[in-house]
Amino acid sequence: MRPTVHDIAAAAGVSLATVDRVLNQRPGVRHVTREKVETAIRDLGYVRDVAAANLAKGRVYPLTFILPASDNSFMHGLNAEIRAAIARSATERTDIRIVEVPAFDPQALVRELETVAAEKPSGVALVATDAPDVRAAVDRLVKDGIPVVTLVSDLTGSLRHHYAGVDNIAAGRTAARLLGRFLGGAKGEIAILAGSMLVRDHRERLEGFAAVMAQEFPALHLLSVLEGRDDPEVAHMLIADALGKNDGIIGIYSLGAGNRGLIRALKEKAVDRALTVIAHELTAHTRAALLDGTIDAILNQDAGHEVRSAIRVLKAKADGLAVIDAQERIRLDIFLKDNLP
Amino acid sequence: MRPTVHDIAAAAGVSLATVDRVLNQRPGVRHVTREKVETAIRDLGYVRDVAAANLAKGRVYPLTFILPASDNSFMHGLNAEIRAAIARSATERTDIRIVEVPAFDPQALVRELETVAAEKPSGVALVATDAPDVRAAVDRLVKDGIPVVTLVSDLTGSLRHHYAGVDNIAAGRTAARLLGRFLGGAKGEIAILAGSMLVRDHRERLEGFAAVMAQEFPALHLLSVLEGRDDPEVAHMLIADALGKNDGIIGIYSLGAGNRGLIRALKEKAVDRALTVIAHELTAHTRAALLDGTIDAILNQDAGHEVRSAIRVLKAKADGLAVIDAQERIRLDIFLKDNLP
DNA sequence: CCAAATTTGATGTACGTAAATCAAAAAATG
DNA sequence: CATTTTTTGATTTACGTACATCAAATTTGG
Repeated sequence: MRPTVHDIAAAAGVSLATVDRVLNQRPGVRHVTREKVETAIRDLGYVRDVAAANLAKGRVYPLTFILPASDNSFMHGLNAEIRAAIARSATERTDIRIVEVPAFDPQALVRELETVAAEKPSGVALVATDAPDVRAAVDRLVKDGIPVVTLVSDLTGSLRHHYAGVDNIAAGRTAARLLGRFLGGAKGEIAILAGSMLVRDHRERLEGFAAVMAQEFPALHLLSVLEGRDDPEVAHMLIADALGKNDGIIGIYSLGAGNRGLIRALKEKAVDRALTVIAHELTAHTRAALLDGTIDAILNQDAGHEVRSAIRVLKAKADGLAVIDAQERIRLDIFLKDNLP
Repeated sequence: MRPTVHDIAAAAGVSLATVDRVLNQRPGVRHVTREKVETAIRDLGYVRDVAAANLAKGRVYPLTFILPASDNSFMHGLNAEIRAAIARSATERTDIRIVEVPAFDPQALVRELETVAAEKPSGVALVATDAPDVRAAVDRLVKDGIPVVTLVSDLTGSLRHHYAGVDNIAAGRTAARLLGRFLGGAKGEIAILAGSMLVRDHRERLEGFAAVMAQEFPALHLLSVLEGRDDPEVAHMLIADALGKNDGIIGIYSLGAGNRGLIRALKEKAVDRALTVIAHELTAHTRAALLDGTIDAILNQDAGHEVRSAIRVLKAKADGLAVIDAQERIRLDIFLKDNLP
């Protein structure tokens, strides 16, 4: 049987009240006594029964998710997953709030972080915009004792406790190898469609992609990046234009959102061309395009996993508990037409 | 605030004791009264606080995992993940036992199932051998009210509550497309190494593989399946032999375990040949082979995820609770050398 | 050494549920 | 209608922890 507070009290030769004071870091315990108790805790391998503790405390975990107000399928999906988690609040003892801030606007994000911090939630998850001010604001939250996880896009160099998202450099590298291998030894040009080089995840994907391409597939030449602003119309225009004036293009890597436009352009301009196409994010549009052969592979991050992982990690950090690392690693999903969920 | 048993009692106009009798299906409640209580439960949307209930009951979940005694890395990994779960028993209220049975031996598995059933555990997870007797034995457990999940290899047509493993037909199809695309339009022969055609997961992988190959890559000809019994020595012998006497082989699909032997054969016999190789299961050996280029892609199922999922599902079923389907879907991981964890 | 401050102990209540006991009420039976 | 049987209510204890209160013991300061 696992030890309880009573066992600790007995082992340390103190009363239950004193054990309680130590466990919940309440004042009024002499240093030596505190040490006796802590020794007993270690010796017996005591771990607090979180379920019982939460019951006694009537604890709920107020969590805040800060998302960019972007109108694309991926963000909608992320939002939906958070709402699904909200629906489970009762059984998971969470009280989740979603706040939206203008996209790509570090100052707005910083202001929101300050507001959220004032409410002292049990944890904060945010889709980080990569800027020094944001990093500083996150660090302030962490120093105030508020667990923080970044979601989808990381904030390296900050003190955030955890990143719930894929390794975007690895994603770019993987895209490059798939494209290179699918093209056999062919020689030609590769078009790259991104959302914006201002967001870290897109920059990292490109970085990984370019690295593997340069090193392993020298016969393939990368054209300069087309920035589609994650907007289907812009993407359509850019891709249609590129295909129109360059018939050396044999492959396309779409590393951002707005794939609806890309797909439309392909159907209009490339029916008779053998193009190999790799895109990111599984949506209704990309799924259909994968099935009909317009797209050859889709790289995806599972928003549901990211949200559930973020919640698990925030709760664990709030309780000072360990997490199962392997469980919280967000994988890069690779979908061909055969393994769609 | 979510409703408690007290609220139910008040709403139904009965006492706490009666609510308790209904909730825990104890006898001594008239039909009409039971209905009143059940109506109140539905109306208020009551859900039992599992944490509090488990605390009161001092509940632990005795779970039994039945595994084949196979000496290969995948099974060792699976075993390790179960032991990791055992280490978390205290906090997860589980009491997990592992029993091993001879591999590919339906009768031994049936006998073990009977023995396990007699112990009335809260749940049973098994790597199923696909045989009518096994199916019948599993169905008996289910009818006795014991939750059962199949692990890694399914038992379709049985009453098992859940399958914690990948879709093996999809895995085979994916392998075929990857291999076909990687080989460009080349013409040649494909060797297939399986463990045994007696296990469903291997049969299904082969089925999916052969289907896509036939339909989409007619230039590639499949050789007849080599059964390596998931044994590295046997696998080595078979592959070395095949490569020795057939130099039309340009690709290999290894859909079972025992890849250590395959890799050794490749390094001995195929240094000068351009073979494209796809294998299953990420282990220390296959990982190294992927990195050094001996293997081109690895399809993997995450044993840790499977074990954790099986445990979550068994606990939920034991409590009659719902599971988050998306969370329990085991994905097929595709690893290239760039996205290794 | 005494008073004040600090530390510790003892005890009780609470969280939401399970389970048991005994009494009371209601229903079924003859 | 009386008796038996079934159903229901009321109450208590327990699970492991949190938290509050008050008293008692110990330490500290002057």
